[in-house]
Order: sequence, then C-alpha cells, then structure tokens
Amino acid sequence: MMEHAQEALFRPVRAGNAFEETVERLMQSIRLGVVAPGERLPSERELATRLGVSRVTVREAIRSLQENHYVESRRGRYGGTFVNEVLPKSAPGKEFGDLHDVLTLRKVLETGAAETAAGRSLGPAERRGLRARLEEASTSSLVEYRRKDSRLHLAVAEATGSAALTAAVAESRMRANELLDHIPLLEPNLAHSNAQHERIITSILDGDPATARQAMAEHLDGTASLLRGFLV
Amino acid sequence: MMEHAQEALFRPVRAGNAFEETVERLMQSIRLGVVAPGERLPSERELATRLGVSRVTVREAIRSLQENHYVESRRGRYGGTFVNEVLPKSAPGKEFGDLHDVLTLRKVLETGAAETAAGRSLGPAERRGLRARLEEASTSSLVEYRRKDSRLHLAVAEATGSAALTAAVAESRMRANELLDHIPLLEPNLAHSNAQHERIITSILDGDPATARQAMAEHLDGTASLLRGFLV
DNA sequence: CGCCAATGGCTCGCAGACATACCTTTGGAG
DNA sequence: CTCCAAAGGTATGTCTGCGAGCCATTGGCG
Repeated sequence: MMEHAQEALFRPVRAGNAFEETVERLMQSIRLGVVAPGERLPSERELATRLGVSRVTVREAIRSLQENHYVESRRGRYGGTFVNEVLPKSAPGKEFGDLHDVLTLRKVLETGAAETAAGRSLGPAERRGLRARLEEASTSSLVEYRRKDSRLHLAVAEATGSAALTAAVAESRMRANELLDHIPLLEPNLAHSNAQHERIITSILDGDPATARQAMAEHLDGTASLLRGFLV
Repeated sequence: MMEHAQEALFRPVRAGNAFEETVERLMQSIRLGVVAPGERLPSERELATRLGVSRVTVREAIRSLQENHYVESRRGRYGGTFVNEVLPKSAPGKEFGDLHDVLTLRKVLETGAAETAAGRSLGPAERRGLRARLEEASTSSLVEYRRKDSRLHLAVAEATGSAALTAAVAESRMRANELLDHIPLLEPNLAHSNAQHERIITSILDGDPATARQAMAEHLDGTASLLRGFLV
C-alpha cells in the first residue's frame, strides 16, 4: 500500500508542543532577518492572535528568547519586545538531519520560486523591494550576511504572490541555515554569491523565467557543494 | 520589516487541534489512495506512535471516520480498521481558499519533483513502482481516477528520495483535490491525462530531467486551466 | 500637569490531550 | 481443543495550554 508515502502521511502531526513551536517561529523571524536588530516584534496580544496560541504561551516563548539574549522587553505604551543589536551565536547544531532531504527540497522550492516570480508582472513596490534587498545583501558585512541573504531569498518567494510558497521557503531556509552555520563564510564566496544574486534579481525583473531558474540553480548548487564538502 | 514575509512566519502554529489534524491525516491517506479500499490502516497503537498523538485521540479520529462511512473496525487478532470499498462523496467544499496560492505551490513542487526524480539513478524497485502506478492509473475507471492519479504523482515525489518533498507534495495535492472534486471528470480529459502521464514517467525512467519537468508542467497546466475555467 | 491608551506582567479555573493500565474479542498455532 | 498474541474498547488521574480578567508601567496628547 505504498509503503514510502506512508512515511510522509503518518509523520508526527505536531513538531513539538505549542511552546516549542512558538519559540521556533519567533527565532525564525529573527534569524532570517524578517525582524531586524533594533526592531520591535508585534505585541504579545497580536502575536497570540496571529500564531493562534494563547498569550501565556507567547510570553513563555518570549521569556525563553530573553534568557538567551535574543530580545529585550520594555513595558508601557510604546514599549514592546525588541530584537537585540548583538545576537548570540547559534547553539552548536544538533544533528545534520538528512542533508539530501534538506537540499533537495530547498532547490525545488527556490528554483521554482525564482522562475514563477520572473513569470509574473510585478508591481512597482515589489520591484523596489527586490532591488532594495539586493543592495542590502551586496553591501552587507560578513556577520550580517546570512540574515541579509535570507531576506533576499524570502523576497523572491514573496514575489510569487503565494503565501504557502513563501512559508515553505522560509521553513526550508531555516533548516538549511542550521547546516550553513557550521561552515565558514569567506570573502570570495561572498563576492561570488553577490554576483549570482545580481543575475537572479535582474532576470526576475526582466521577466526571464528560464534564466532566473538557471541562475538560482547555480547559486544553490554552490552552497550545496560547499556543504557536502564540509560536512562530509 | 518585510511585512509580507511576516504573514508566512506569523501564520498559526497549529492548523487545528490534535483531533482535527489526526482526522485530516487519515482522510488524506484514504483520499490519496495510499491506503486503498479493502486495505487495513496501521493499528491504533502504531498510528498513535507514528502520528505522535495519544491513542485516545487516534480512536476519536477513527470514530469520526466510521461515522462518515470511510472505514469499519473489527476486533480481535487479525482485526483492525479497514477502508470501505464504497467511499462517501466528499462533503461540499467550504472555501476555494486562494486558487493562485494552491496552484503555484503545486506546480513548483511537482515540476521540481519530476525533474529531480529524472536526475537520480533509480533502483529496480522504484522503477517497477513507477511503472505499476502508471499502469494502475491508465486502466482506472472514472470513479477511481483521482485516487490512482494521486498515487502516481506521489510515487514521482517518492522517487526524489526526499521525505520532506514527498510530504509537501501530499499536502499540496490534498488541497488541490479539494478543488478538483468540484469540477466534472470527463473521458477525453482522462485519455489526455494518461498520455501525459506516460510521457512524464518515460522521461523519468530515461533520466531526462528537462523533458520530465516540461511534461509535468504541461500536465499540471491542463488541470489548472480547467480549474480556473470552472471556478471562475 | 494630568489623563489614558497601549504595552508587558500576573493569576486562576476549565477543557483538551496524554500516559497508563486493564478489559474484551478474535482466530491461528500448537 | 486450548492457548495466547494482537487487535479494538474502556477508564482514570495528570498536565499542558487556553481564556479571561486584572494589575503595573510608560510616554504622548490635550
């Protein structure tokens, strides 16, 4: 009865408890640079509503982030929970999961996103957003690079106009970043990466799906082989 | 702070409660044909373990499927919960969600899966599996077609060797099927579909990624335009 | 200067989900 | 014919998470 498909369908319904999943989401929004250092998270009440979780759970999650020095909270009107300027290094990774699994899904999602985005007629705001992210990434320092890189790739996913695809890319990127945090980031790689970014964004803005896909594929293959090399 | 990516990251952490999600999973395994009519579901204890949910919750979910005449349970050794030969028609759909969203993600995932599968060296078992699913679908009756079609597409996803990708395809297909259940399935479409399936599987078995991707893209575009037409 | 809206901080009772244990039924193996 | 392993059926106590309400703090607005 299709033994292998069962592994997918009968996988755990819950990745963890509500608390753990909430921590994970907030962590993602910070690590992927969606909420930048110095910026404020949505209020506890708003997060509770949007995440579909009680405010108590949100608070416990935020407390956990505070203890790990990711955020600080201030009371009073115009207070809130703010992302720290200096972020802790990620905890020494657990397991390298299934490398093939992560890289396969990432490539499928992101090359597909690039192609789809290039095939759409983008509004002025979207075009500006893409250019801004490209600029951000190319002028970024080494320490900020991973975050700015993720913001750029997320912007590409957003440009497809599919929320589900954006969510899938965010999830996939988070898993890939866990691996990438364990290999060194060198200046030459960064320069190369920037050149590839330029080509990806240009072909999307020019409405050239085939080139966008190919450029993204090459870009991803680059880091994929770096990973395969370092993690043996 | 990247307003749109927030929609993805701050989406609800839970699609529903444990009971609802469990029903959803079991339903998927039946509707996608992963467990065929007459076949037995894994035991309650095994499902509880694999789904990461208590046995009580599994039983409540199964009870719900019984009441809707999807399955019947028999006690005693060699008993279990069996999928009924005649399945109820799907409940009249709720909302058409975001059509663009569903179709975009489906196309990205499935064309990517086809390309990836074609780029791998498949084992004899996998090759046989793909041929078997193709045969199944092509000789299927109208009433069984959707299920057999899903089995074939899931087999393609499995052939990528990525569990995460297979899970994503299953999820996406389920959402697409909810829409497809509301449009008629006609003989000519079916014949056309079978021809496309043939081409997809052949190019995967031949190790031709570009053709596999293109064939899958055409196949999906066919049903996509059907959908867009019928649902206005 | 005082008000007050919006934010984080806190508590308590209820419902859902869980773990665990035990009971009942069934049909093949010995 | 008997035994018993494996499956579904049932019951109970615990704990997590939720909802709802209230308190404490802060800084801009009138």
